[in-house]
Amino acid sequence: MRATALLAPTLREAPADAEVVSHRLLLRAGFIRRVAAGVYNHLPLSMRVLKKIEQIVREEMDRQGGQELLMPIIQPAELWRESGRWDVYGPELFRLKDRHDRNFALGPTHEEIVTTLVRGEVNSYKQLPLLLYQIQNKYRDERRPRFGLMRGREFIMKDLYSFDRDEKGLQNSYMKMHEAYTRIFQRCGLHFRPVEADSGAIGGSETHEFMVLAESGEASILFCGNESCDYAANVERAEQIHQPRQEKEDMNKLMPIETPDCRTIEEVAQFLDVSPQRIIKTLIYETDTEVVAVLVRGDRDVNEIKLLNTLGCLHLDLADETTIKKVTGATKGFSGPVGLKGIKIIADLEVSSIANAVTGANKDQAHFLNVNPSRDFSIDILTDVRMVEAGEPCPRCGGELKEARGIEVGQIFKLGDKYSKQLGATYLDENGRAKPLIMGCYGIGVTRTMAAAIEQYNDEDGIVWPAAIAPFHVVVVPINTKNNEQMSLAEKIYENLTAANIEVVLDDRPERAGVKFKDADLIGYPLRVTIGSKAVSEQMLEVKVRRTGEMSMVPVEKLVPEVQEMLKTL
RNA sequence: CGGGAUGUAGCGCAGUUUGGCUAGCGCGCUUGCCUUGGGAGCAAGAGGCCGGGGGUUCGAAUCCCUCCAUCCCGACCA
Repeated sequence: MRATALLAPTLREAPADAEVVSHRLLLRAGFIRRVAAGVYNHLPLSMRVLKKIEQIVREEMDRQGGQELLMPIIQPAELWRESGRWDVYGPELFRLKDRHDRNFALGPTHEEIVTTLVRGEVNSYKQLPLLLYQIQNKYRDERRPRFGLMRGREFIMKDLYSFDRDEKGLQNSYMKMHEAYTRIFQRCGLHFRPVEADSGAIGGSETHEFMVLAESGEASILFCGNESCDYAANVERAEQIHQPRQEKEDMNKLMPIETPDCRTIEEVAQFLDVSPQRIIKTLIYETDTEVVAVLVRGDRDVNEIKLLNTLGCLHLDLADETTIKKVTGATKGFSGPVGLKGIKIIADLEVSSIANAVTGANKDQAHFLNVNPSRDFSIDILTDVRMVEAGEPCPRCGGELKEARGIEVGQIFKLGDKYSKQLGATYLDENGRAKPLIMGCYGIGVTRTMAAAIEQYNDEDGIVWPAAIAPFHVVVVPINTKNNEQMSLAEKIYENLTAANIEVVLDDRPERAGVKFKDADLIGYPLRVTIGSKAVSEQMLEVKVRRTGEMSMVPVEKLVPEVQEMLKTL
């Protein structure tokens, strides 16, 4: 490819509305252009990277026995009604009507379509297991698209669905995908980590997310610092180990106390001179169906995902002032479990072992001292509902948990029979009995993986692509395009590299060297071959490694093997 | 969806407070000369419904109303 023919419009300055580094660099380096919020044009450089990622994904899916197909983006509402998700999915589902006023959705995922397909075509256990996948545009009307490709409304995703006869088969398919994902992200040259995750609204038992580690990641993950332990989990999911208190403390007499204007844990702790660990924080939550009180230790935060799962509801919100007043009788900041009537009390495990605690008194400007669980109030549900923090013990081995940030680029789910039952997708076993197919689903965000790679690999000059997913391997830069000797040498090298199946850009633009160097760094070609006057006179080429800045001099005739060698390490 | 902000040339911005004459600057773009190892220099150009609509006014990029778009924080997120 010649740079004069390549549509790669680089920008010296990034558009002001680009915030995260991958977004800025994708715009500046001429990979993408915005069309609408969360919707982008992918220019040739971007397209090449996406194709490379897709190809790696494809090869690894095929290796595990996956079969590629293509399912529609436009899906009839009937299918979504049948699965029940037309109503449940909410405003995130892009909806449209055709000229006959029939409802359709733009697919955010394809469980309905694929399950229906298999329902019609698969009847026997002899046809199982079946692994079907596609690489397709997906649509989610995000409330707040942001961060460029990281959270778009239109994006490319690989989704595979597994169909097995039983849990054992599903486990097998799940392990296959776990392995495939590990290989995929390794081959992409990314630092990543599979973590235990919450299965969310999609349901199902077991699920892992594959996180590319990057400071800018939206997800917070905890992992065991112990070398031999591979526990890692999304904070949403990370379990606590509850260690009940060793020493017994005598229970003192319950005592009300005036606490003027002490509404936050901090204010109460300071005013009463007690540590936040001795305070029981009481939060009033509202679900679709009820109002509940949630108790955690003063220095802890409620994990709303765990709470959601505990309550088995779909939505959850902190109650507003009016509701708080109604259920507790006091304003916000003075809620407590003592004497609280009519609503369910859910307490975190730790709460049960706080003795002589401080809580709100359900009366304005007042708290209680010496509150003791079970003596002074009863707990309806005692379970793990709090956020686990770095520094706490690992639930597997007791080692110390460490924290990192990650970008979720893939997730694998065990779905079980959730969709097959709902949609009536069954097979006949050896005894001629109809059984629901046992399903799993497995996604990889292709566009997001590209953005994540940039988040992980960039410097002040631009993108630093891992060679496996770089849009091109090498850029050949003649310093002076008017110098015929330099140009013909550059042409020759361009041809030699191309003939060896190396992807090359010849920067034949009549620009000054500085401009071409800046663009080369910005676009992130793993290798740069510079051709100046010395290259011509001495037949020695300067090869620069983008990642390290390292330069080496290579004789013209050895360039191809040398480049091939270097690419293997990048 | 709640809070905040911004919309002026392809990109980055000034001008808006205090209405005024031909709407500016840098980068980029076009042509020519010159230059050629880290975003050179000189010269000449092209490029604007000042986000849309409505209003106030002799006069609106500037004031008022309204709609739209975009970004940030939060909530949300198979």
